[in-house]
Amino acid sequence: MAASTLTEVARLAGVSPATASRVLNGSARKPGQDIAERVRQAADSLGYIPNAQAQGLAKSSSGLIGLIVHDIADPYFAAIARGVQEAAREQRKMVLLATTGGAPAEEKEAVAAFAARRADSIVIAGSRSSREEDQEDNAELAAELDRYCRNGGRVAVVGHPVVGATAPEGYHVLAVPNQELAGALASELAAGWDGDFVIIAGPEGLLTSDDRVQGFQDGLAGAGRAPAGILRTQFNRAGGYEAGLKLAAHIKGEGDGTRETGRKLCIFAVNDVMAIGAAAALRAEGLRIPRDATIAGFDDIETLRDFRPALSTVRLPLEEIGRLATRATAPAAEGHDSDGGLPQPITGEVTLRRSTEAA
Amino acid sequence: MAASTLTEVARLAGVSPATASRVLNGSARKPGQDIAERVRQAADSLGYIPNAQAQGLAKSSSGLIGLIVHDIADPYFAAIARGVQEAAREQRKMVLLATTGGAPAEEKEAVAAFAARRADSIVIAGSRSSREEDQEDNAELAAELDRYCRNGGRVAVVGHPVVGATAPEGYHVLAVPNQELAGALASELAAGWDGDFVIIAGPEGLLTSDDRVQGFQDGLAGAGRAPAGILRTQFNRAGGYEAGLKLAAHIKGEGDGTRETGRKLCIFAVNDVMAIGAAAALRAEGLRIPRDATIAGFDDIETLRDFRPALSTVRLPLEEIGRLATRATAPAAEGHDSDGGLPQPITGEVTLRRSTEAA
DNA sequence: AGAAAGCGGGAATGCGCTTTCCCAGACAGG
DNA sequence: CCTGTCTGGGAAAGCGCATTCCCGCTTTCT
Repeated sequence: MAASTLTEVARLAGVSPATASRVLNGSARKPGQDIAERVRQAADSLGYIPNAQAQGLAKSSSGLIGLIVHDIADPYFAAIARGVQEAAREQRKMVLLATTGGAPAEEKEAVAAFAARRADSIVIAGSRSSREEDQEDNAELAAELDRYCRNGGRVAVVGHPVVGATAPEGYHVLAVPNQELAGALASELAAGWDGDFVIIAGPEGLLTSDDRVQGFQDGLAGAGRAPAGILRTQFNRAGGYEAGLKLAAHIKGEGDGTRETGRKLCIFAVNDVMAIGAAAALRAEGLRIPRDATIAGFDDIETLRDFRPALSTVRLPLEEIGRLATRATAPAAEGHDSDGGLPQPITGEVTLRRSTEAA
Repeated sequence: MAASTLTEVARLAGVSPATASRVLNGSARKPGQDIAERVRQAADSLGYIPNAQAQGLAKSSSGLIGLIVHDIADPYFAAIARGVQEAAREQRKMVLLATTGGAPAEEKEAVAAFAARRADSIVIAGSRSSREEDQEDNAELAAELDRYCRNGGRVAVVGHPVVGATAPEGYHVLAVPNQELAGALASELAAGWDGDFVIIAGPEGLLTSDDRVQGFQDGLAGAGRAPAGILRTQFNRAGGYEAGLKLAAHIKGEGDGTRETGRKLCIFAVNDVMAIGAAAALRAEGLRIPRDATIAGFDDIETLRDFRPALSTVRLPLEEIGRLATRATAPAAEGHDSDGGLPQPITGEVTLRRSTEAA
């Protein structure tokens, strides 16, 4: 037994499909009371559920919002996803999820898939890459996005614009002040620490990571401090752990034979998850935080707030970011300003906690 | 400029739409080499993207998998979602996300929305409720699911079957041995602790919580121990924290004037997030784990593994659960056994760590 | 060599719904 | 009383694609 159709409902109610459509699925023209009632009864006596595909085809709009993340299980993206979901609900739309692991090629495919489904808008939450080897894929991604926009789609990307995307109508970038905040973190840290700094960064070319590194170095420079050493690794817990191991060796003075004794370090991991990984490694090596090393992260992931020692970090309104990005793609939101179009201002907050309290 | 259509491609290639369709979107009949090539060239010179809505309408199948969770930012659901996402990719489908906060009424709406979009299958990850006030909504949910299945939809629910859902074709339940595992945890805990036990549970009627509570009590009984006291609260970190506060008072002997001195406790929180909340509360009250109280959770949430003291818990293969549930809805997976249909066996593992090492 | 079978391609129909366009009747004004 | 303007309902034309027929052609078997 197939689902019942509008036509069946119409027949049962003794009206034309046109009329049935008008009463059941909001139209400008409102049929008379009596008729409306008859149709409505027929509809739910049949358990009628409109076929969204057909509706979409006819109206050419689907009520879908595409969301692109690296990994939905990463708490950073999960938090953003929650915001997106909320905003989607406000707009009475559903969200289509795509996880890409951050590969521009996969992101391009996701955009194409969203376009195929005629998603009304697309939110790209993943961080951009400017690496040499991603150049080509990025260009294709940009082209795909352009095409999508030109066909009336709206897209919002959080963080950086997609490399090479020329911005036609409906292309929004939600800037996240990674650099400024990292700078602010650095200066606050510098105020309470006069030893060396070291940064655990993601792979070069990962824009989010690069920004935070750059901002941190700037902040250090502003405080009259020497630039921090940089350890590049994966942008996840495993990377943080690995880097932590190396740093532990360094701190314990095993790093190179030249030093007799290790040196304390203030570590800045470009995101919380990496910071936690690094902290775990240090602990595994018998070092204590903040006694032997202090450490700070970035994002203020909710699930990690109970971590001990409490992690210094930069609070980012992740959920809000998801919400704003999604709202930016809502047709109504266009009202602001067609030109200029000042982007919503995202702000974060340096949050110093126990992990960076020098003993 | 609207997206180009199959007809346009066909015209450019000088063939009929039928032929173009056959070469571009996998069909049984394969047109000749030369023609195929011409069509393909025309297609990407036009940047043709098939309209999935139209395809869906024509084939009546959408390539969509609906996923229902309580909250995508909850690491438990995020982990499952990752598994679902993976399996979806295997099946070359996309996942539609719906978050419901656990309310049966919302879940019903989500199912209806998925049905409207003609989702090929639905995975329900949220825990079921058997509360009095949800009775009615549950019935409606069940009705909605039934209808969906009868129209050829396939659904998988993890944990418990939806209350009152009669199982027609295509209704799968992925059983999670919450009770057994909680029992196993209890007996292992009982082996190393001879004091009192207390359970921090979710609201009554939350089946997942109830199962774990029941299992734990059974395990205790099996070990010849008195049943644990039960503290009901919200099924999240806040609830855990609140309960933790109460327990702290109890342990410190402030609970009631009758006791001179507090008593140590072995706490079982029905999920990791609650356990972390409780632990945070105890610490805030100046108590130490495992010195003043030991504590165990359930789920073995990945992000929480670096928590100190390391949390004893029961490892659940969350990602695998998502994967299996999704695969269970794949048409091919029906092959197993139409009758009986032995459900995939999910297994967990009691994982004792530092948080329950009695001093 | 003639007929039957096979094969590659096109015309046409329909999936379920929205939306324009049209039409009959109601009503008001001249 | 006739004409002009509304108003509410129906007929029909797509939306973009898959698919069933159907047709003319080349093969293969007797």
